[in-house]
Amino acid sequence: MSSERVAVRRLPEQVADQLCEQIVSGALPVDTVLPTESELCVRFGVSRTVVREAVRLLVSKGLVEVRHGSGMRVRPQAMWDLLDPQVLFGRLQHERNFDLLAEILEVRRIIEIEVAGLAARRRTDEDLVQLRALLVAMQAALHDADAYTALDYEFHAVLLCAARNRLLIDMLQPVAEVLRAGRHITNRRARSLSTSLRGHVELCDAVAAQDEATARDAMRRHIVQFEKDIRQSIVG
Amino acid sequence: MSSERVAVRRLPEQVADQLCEQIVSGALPVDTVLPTESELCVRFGVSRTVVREAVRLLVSKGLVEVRHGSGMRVRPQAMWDLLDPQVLFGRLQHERNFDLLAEILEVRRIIEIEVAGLAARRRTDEDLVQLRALLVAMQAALHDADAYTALDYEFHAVLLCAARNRLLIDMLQPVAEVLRAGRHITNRRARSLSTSLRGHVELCDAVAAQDEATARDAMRRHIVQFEKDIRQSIVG
DNA sequence: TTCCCGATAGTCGTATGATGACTTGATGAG
DNA sequence: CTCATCAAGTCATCATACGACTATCGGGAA
Repeated sequence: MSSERVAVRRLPEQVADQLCEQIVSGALPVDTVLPTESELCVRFGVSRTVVREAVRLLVSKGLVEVRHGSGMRVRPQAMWDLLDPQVLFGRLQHERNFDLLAEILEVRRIIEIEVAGLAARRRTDEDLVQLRALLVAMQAALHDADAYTALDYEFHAVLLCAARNRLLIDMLQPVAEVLRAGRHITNRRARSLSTSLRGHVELCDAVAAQDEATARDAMRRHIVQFEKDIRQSIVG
Repeated sequence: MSSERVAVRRLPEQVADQLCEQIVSGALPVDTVLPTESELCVRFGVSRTVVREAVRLLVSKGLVEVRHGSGMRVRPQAMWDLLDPQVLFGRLQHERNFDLLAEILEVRRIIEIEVAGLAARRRTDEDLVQLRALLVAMQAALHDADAYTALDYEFHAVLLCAARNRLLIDMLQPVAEVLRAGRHITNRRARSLSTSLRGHVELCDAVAAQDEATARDAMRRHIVQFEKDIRQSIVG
């Protein structure tokens, strides 16, 4: 038999991944009627149980619509759940969609600036300890873009927690996941690394001083810089 | 035969609803091992197919964790997907959780203020026509709290669209759904209706003038008033 | 012709039983 | 006491069957 790697990832998820990819990439255009369940069974070599669970996953992402008696069809893009990381990342990748990138950056700006303010107001001493430890680590990782990027990501995660609002965390998560890849790109350039670190220090100081306005301002500058970097990275 | 209304809502959803309710309400505490699939089958009088799909729904909400060979257990609350309306609404209802309400209001405040600014910047003439039409309808519905509430909701929806950011729409949606119920409560009091209408008019004027700062300010005042109302409604 | 209605085939929804894979806890040897 | 092995319990997947719903097509009536 084939020594196929069968599975931490369950079959329905694998099938859903492939279908999701095909839909988001446009291989299955909007309004396309999907093959019937039985046909998908033979195409993917799985049982109907698996196909059905896969389809449910697609439905939960808003990608397809299932109608009893009729069939399954690809829903218009406006219905897709942009908060699903796979959908978001896929759309960003396949369409040359700079508008979407702009939207992502905008959301990030809106929320994270407020997060900085809230964190400044609500941070505990423990939060501060964590942030400062991360700054030290970042300082030490100035020569290692990947390590720095990981720490950078964690810095923002800690800050998000310090804002003490679970909803904000959940909302920002998919966006953050996408931006992580972006940070990976911009941080590759050593110059922006030290600039970035300086921004984080300012931010941390403001949070330490519980100065909301300054914290928000620091975050705003930090984000503007990031957006400039990422736009440059993409264009150039 | 019984004229039981059997069915737009599929069986898996019905079962998931009940289990979700039990989990969120605390009837099935965190870390509880759920009954086995077979047992749930007899308990709900459905097949394993249905039970399995129901469980998948719960998994997608982050409520339960399924481990192959072991069993299914209720995950800690921190893992629950607060962006799922059912979970959000349920938690709000069952725990006497004023912190969560505060978080919801906070998120709404953060996002919708920005939305007002963006809408002022990006609104089209068509957006404006819709908003003004809604204002007229609201004026006419000042005596009908329910009708007014529906129009109120739509006003904010149109404004959200005018901000031209799909991600923002998706993010705010679950929160908005919850707040809709809240608006239903606060708007029952005639006094707050005319106050509310005045706020909407100011907001609409600022958007019409494409005055971002004023739009944000108007939205802020509107929201603060709403929060005051809802807190009063709950306490008193 | 046009419209309505019933038949029919196609598709999804649900039920059922069987088999494989994984986990856990007990058993027994060292 | 430790550790390997085994057995029972549970989820994962498969295969098949039947019920419910929809859309389409064709025939009959206005």
